[in-house]
Amino acid sequence: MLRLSHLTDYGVVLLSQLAQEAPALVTAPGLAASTGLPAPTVAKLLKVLTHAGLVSSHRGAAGGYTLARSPVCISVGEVIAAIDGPLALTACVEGAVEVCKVESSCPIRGRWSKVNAALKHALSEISIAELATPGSPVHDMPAASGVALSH
Amino acid sequence: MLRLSHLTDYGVVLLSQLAQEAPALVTAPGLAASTGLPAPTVAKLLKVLTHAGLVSSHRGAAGGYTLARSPVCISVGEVIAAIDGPLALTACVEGAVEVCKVESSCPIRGRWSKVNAALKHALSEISIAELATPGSPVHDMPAASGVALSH
DNA sequence: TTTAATCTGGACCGAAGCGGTACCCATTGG
DNA sequence: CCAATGGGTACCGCTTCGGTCCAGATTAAA
Repeated sequence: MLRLSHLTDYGVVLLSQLAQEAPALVTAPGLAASTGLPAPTVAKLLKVLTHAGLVSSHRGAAGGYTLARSPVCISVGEVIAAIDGPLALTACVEGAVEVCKVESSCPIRGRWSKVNAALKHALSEISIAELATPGSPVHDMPAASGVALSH
Repeated sequence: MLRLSHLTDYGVVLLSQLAQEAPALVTAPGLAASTGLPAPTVAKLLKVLTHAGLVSSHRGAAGGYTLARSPVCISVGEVIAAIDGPLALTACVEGAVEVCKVESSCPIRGRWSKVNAALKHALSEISIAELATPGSPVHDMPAASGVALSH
């Protein structure tokens, strides 16, 4: 349903939590406790986020995790790309190495990239800080009429 | 990977094809032939699109399908919503009837809706007509630096 | 009136991706 | 030297999705 995976959702939650506890060093079990997420999953996610350069890890006995940069400089798009993989709506847009069987007759060919670019732009303009700051408007935008539909 | 389902992709292709053949009445097998997509799938999709009010159906011997409105008035977001379901990135945003176990400790609570709204807006501004018009720039936007990453 | 073409609705099945878990190794401070 | 912590990998079950098929309803044409 054009929904991101649970993992990505959790990833953003973790980063937000790290942002709130910054600049403290937090352990994986600690984060699991403060967010309420299952510990093994948290550990797995932190590895991925470390690999993507979004959090810094400190190994050893008194180790833990910290944000790699200011939360203002981490966009939601980056997190999605780090966990869910590169943001590509259709197979046509990404590496494009794979052949599209119906490419010759496809009436829109490479034009998905326009949609893709719009999405990337929208996601790159929202930072983790905006999602994490407490005290900001919490209410959902009222039904945000525009695209929402039945089903 | 934040990728939409094949069905949705096909749906946009079908609408684009219908737009190009407008205002002719096209049969389901006809569309399957002109797009190169499997016939049963095309039939299934057309039912859904009809239900969503995006295409008009004419039953009977000389029946077929047509676009319900001008392709300029059909946004990509609508198509996605019709096929993939309502556009909601996380479970927190939609009906919200279901309970989020970690809601109390979740550091971002209802704030996903901001991202959601941004996406909806971006998708509602691109029409089928823009994807279907032949002769427009076909080349992918050059790597659209911004969010794209490894993986 | 008969016939054939077409849409309508629902059920079904196989495959693939994802979420979750467990295990063992590397590193480092006490 | 030891214990605590991160790092990496492999595995398994489940849900969801893509694709197919069939029987019924509708309508233009012969």
